[in-house]
Amino acid sequence: MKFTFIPINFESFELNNQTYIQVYGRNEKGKRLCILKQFNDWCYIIKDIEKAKKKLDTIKIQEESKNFLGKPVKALKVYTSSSKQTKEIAEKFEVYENDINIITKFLIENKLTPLTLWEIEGELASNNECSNLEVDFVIKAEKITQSQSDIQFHPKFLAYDIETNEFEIGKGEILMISLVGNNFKKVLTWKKQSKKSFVEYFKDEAEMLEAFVKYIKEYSPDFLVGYFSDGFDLPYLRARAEHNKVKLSLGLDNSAPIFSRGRVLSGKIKGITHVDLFRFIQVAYSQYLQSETLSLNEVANELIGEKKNDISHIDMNKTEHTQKHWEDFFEYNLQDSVLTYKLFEKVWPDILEFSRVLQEPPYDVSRDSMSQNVENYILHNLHKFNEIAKHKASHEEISNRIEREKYEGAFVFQPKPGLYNDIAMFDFSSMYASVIVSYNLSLSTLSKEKTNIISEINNKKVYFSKKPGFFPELLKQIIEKRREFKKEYNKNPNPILKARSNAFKLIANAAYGYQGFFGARYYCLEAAASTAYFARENIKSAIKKFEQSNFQPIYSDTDSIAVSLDNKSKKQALDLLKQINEHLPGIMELELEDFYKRGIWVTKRTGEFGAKKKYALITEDNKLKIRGFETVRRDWCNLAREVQSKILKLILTDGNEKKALEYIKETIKKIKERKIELSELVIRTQLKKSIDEYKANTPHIAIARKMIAKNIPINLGMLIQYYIAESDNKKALVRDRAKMIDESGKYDINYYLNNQILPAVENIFEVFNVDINQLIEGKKQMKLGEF
DNA sequence: GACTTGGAGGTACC
DNA sequence: ACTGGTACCTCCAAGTC
Repeated sequence: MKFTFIPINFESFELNNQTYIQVYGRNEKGKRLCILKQFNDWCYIIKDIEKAKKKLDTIKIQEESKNFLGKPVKALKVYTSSSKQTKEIAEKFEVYENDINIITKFLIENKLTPLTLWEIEGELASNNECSNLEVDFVIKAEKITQSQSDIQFHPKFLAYDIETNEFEIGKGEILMISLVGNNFKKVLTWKKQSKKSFVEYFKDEAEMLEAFVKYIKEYSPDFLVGYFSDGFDLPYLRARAEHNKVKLSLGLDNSAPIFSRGRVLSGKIKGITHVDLFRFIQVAYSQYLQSETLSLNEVANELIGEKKNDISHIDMNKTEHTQKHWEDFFEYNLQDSVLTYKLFEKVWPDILEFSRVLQEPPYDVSRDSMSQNVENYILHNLHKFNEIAKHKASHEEISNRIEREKYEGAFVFQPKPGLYNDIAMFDFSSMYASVIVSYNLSLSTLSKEKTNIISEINNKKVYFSKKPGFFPELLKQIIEKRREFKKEYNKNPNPILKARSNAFKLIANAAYGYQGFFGARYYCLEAAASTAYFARENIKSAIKKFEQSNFQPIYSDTDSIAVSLDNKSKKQALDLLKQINEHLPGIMELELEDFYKRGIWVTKRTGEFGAKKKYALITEDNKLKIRGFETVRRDWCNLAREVQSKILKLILTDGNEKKALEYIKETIKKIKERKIELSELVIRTQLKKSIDEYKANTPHIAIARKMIAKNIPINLGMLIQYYIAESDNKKALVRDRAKMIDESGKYDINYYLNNQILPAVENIFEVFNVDINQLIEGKKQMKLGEF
């Protein structure tokens, strides 16, 4: 019989020394299928293959002509019936590709891509063979092939969120659980009855947990989606289920979630893809988000324009709540799932396309790091080059790589402080990726012989062969595909094409970091260092060309160049750009980023030189682009950030400092008169490691300690909030004056003037030879008075 | 005791 | 441990005069 379906979820298991792959998915009619396929694992041997041939006892061995790191090798492909058998062979021989995930291998071997249509030949399993699986059909597959046709796929997904009375897993109880799907909204609780139709009341926590399982089974989602659910919701549910002796049988075989330990926990449910949206957003989105934290509230606000409900009026520590409080709490809990649901809808095209482009299951794609994504892309495409995959690095190799010296990175131009008019900004498109491709930089092309691709690392020459290596070739294809899909998207804008082009772009951008990453299979320090080297050479030579044509360079960082147009036309600049491009090597390309009406560069706070990585620009239609300034730094108080951004805007709009000066005078007055709201003065600093690992005793550590003393939960990665208050002790350090935001106190006028406002604006006014210090009757004068 | 210096720490740029 | 290097800036503590 023949079947077609969309594969979503993958499992492997071993039975009687045979590996089986289980693929869960849906057919066009929405029926849920489980495909069962026997799978023979494999590994390669390339050393002493004749000897190995004699000693090996396995199901199938074949001799193959392969490549390893670009060089031809005779290899034995050794098929085994199970991963266990592969492991036994790996103990006796030096083998390759035994360290690739079994599901990845299954997909590679059969040239299959998740979340695309598959064609299956096989038989329906009888009832007693699959009575424990909650799917419509189980199919024992003989043959699986990738279908040539494409169908629209809309998965069923369900968002969930829990509320507890203790943050620490296992300590408290789950008060309520919300579930949101398509036309489906529920809050389950055992705490309080409610008149709200979506709230369902149970007599205790155990019954609520049972109902949670029941509702998920009834809804039958392909994806169960949470936000921070790998680290919180799912483990908490497991802990409470255990405590209440309830079986959390969420899996389609009624198994409980399984947690795998990596850097962080990952929660896996058999047959259903559990997605922790936080993790995907962290990897694929955070770089492009404005949000200062990746909290559900901020991310949802930025991506879908909706916020969490505000329940700050409820005192969580109070044991008795009014009915109104509970009702608000239910709404709040529901809203979190609503946001998660909508966020998944928004992000789904990206997960889908990541999965298709990387050819990895959505469960993995939603959790893998960018370096893992690059590596998966390589592994799935190595067959195009007939390559055997290199080993993962051993612990020893990794520690050696970590200890190695750093190499020289990007070139940053030393700007001359000042206000500039009429600026053209150029940048190299995907610079590092295009350097890798154009100069053929990779592990397999690193050459011991002298060639004419020569870079320099610490005064030592390094050579790369001219014969295209698989890594640069793959990257070239990635860049080409990116361009192709971007073009297609511009012709026919839709979220899928956008996501596809974006997926290729992200992989291309991570390729350079991958070769310099100590955990990479294809780690190559020389390639990474040479990429930076050739990038420096090219940007410096481009800067020189602008200079020679009388375009004064203002600034440059890594892959961008800002020049002053002076009296020259935009056309002249674009003509020069064209000329520069004609002489660039390979696929390298310099593009116009934009023209700007004005821009400002300032000095460093110490020294008279221009500060790098700090500038502000304004476009012809008055849009600001602010880089590096305190305005964009979350560890400065809002007041300083807002004042600075306002001042930059006034100066860049008008071209002079007059209005800005008025504005700063007003602000200083307000601070002195204590007219500033405390919320504007709060400083937020992240706790980057556990509290006792800190050597330095900084304000945010002092506050974190204070919080611990007051039993306020602290966790890694959280933002510690505080303000600086006045103190009687004139010599008190900043950390001694730091107070939690709900601690009573008067804000320290001098601190906010001298340590927040002044540093944020001083250098900007310095460009106009205005000394802002004179406006502030600062510490110095006060101290003179004391003597 | 005032001032300088360097490390720790955090966050941004690309 | 889960891409890379470059850069700015604050706060604190130790050292210098």
